[in-house]
Amino acid sequence: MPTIADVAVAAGVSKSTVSRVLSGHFSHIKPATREKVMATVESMNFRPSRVARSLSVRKTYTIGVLVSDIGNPFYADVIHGIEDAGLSKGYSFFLGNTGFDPRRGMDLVNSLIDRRVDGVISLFSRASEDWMSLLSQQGIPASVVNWDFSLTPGLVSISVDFEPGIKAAVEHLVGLGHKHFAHISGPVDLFTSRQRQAVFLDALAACGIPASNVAIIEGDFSVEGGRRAAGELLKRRDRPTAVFAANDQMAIGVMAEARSLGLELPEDLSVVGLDDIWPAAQMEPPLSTVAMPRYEIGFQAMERLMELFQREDPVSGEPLEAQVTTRFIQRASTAGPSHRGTATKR
Amino acid sequence: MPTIADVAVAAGVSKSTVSRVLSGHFSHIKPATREKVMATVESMNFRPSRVARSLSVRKTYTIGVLVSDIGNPFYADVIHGIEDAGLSKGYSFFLGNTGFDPRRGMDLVNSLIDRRVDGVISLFSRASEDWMSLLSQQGIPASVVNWDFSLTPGLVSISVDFEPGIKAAVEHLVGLGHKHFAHISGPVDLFTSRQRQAVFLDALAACGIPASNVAIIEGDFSVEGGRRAAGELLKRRDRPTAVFAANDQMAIGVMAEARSLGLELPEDLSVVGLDDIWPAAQMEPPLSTVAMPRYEIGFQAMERLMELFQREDPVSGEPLEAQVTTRFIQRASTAGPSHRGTATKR
DNA sequence: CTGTTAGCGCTTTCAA
DNA sequence: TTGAAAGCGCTAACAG
Repeated sequence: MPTIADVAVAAGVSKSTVSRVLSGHFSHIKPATREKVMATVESMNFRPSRVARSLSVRKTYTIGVLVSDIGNPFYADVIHGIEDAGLSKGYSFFLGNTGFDPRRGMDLVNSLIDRRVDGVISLFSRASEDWMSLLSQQGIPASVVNWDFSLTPGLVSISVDFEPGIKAAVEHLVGLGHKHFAHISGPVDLFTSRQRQAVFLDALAACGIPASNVAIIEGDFSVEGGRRAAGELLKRRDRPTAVFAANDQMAIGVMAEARSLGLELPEDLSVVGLDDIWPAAQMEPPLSTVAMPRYEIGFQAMERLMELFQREDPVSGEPLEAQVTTRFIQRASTAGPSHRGTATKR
Repeated sequence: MPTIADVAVAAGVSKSTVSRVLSGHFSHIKPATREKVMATVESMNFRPSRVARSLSVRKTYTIGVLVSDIGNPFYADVIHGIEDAGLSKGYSFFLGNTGFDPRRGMDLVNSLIDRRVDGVISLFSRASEDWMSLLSQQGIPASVVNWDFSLTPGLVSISVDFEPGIKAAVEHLVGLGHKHFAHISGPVDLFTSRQRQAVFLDALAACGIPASNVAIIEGDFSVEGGRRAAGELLKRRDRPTAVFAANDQMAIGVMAEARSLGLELPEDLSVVGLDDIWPAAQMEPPLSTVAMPRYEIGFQAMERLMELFQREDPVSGEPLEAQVTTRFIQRASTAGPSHRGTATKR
């Protein structure tokens, strides 16, 4: 593999000159030599090493992207947003699957530090505060989504406003005549789980439904978890007629479990999810859900992060914030409670 | 951020010594100094720069992973396999979404080259031969899955044996009494699409079903594509009673379209997919499908690639090959053709 | 407009 | 058992 030196001799100029035309600093380069250099670069099929360049300029143009489970299609759209914002600026992305495992996350964070990524984007991955402090300690900015810890400098925080979407969902359900609700939350140690639950309860209260009318059970954001939670929920004497799951995967699990318990959907049970991942629309009945602006989240996370890079000292100064919102998408998994569905099992 | 030199002076030794203990070459280091160095490394919270190291040893321990669309949960499992094989060996992964766009793929490949990845894993992404030749030209080994081009040196090829899974699916369908089949293929310019189709047709032929009894239509591996294809297919006078889609996403699209056309599933139409992505099991009815060993594919791809790295000259010598197989998973989207379903629209 | 020179942070002979 | 020194491939003053 040729180096810049090879190109230099081949073109009969110095390394610096080659470097200059390569990095677009040809403000003061004689067109003729510029052409000559470019020609030999072409002919030698030369591609400058970004690792050498990284070492020299102390910037790698790489970003670490941490997700809990890339199998959740939610992340796919977020990643598209990230790529669209960063690829054209020359960034590449390291993907890390934490698998909800703090230890694995720690290892990943360390490897990202070793690789001197310019920044990291952490997406709802149960980011222990440890990771973040490790990063800021090493002077690496990060972009986090729905984060509850104190916003330290060098952080960009994207917050999701769940209110509009969840409120609309609740009003829809209440308007349909539902009175007995249930919520399957995400892991309670995740801030975003507590947040979703609180907004749901508030919206319900605003509609005159007391918290005593809503059963709450903790899930884990997985289909299986939703299924288990539903199993527990639907066996109760006072079975709810509507359930709101903290994400679509759990909602999908709820539908499966309800069906295997012999319930008709949506007559016997209305279910709404959150995320609007693509499988939601393909369920039978199609799942009503609170849509997240997935692409936007990714795009913003990356954009703001790059904005941070512009600052003289990225890891100090005000943290950057951005807000995105949600909306309810009504599909067919919600309907009025049937006479048979109110309080007894069929 | 401290450098190895800082550590050296702090520990009162030379850079070389620090380097040696850091890289585990303490075969000939006095235990005392070793301890001392490790202690100061700890206390300074020093993490050696992998980019500097990469430049020095001419190996980056990074792999580029190219997928067509990370939104397909299929890739998630493959990526888990890749990570499990490579993470512990110190590799990190650059993710690239080609989005089925050859031009974008080309850009990604070039950026991977610039970053001097040690290898790339290309997963069914409509890898134009161009990419591969570019890579091999630059001396970068690659791992490809279901590749039809001549196996050039420096390549590891994972081939999927579709025969067992598809054959079982076909026998199941034929056993159920189906006579009119349809196939929704992937993009025909993809080798794997042609392969799946051929195996399907062969299996059918082996069961005495002539190709004239099977309608074939080209899809694009997306839900929407499956839907469109089904729309066309199901309007025909001679409507098939069973359709085999080349992947689960298209099969899911088929189910949706069939339903919106007023057909009952599986009574009026049996559908089987391929991949066994998680949403398949959550459909109503649950989708029968030909399962791919997704995790295994990723694991093998990475393992073999590392095996290639061991060779004196990775980009020459015999290409490495590995084979994985498929199996049929019967769920509820397949049933015998009903009297009403044979040849007329309801 | 272009070349010289000194790094960037680590590894690795070669000597001692 | 350890240190000195020369790179790895590129960039960036500083001269000229």
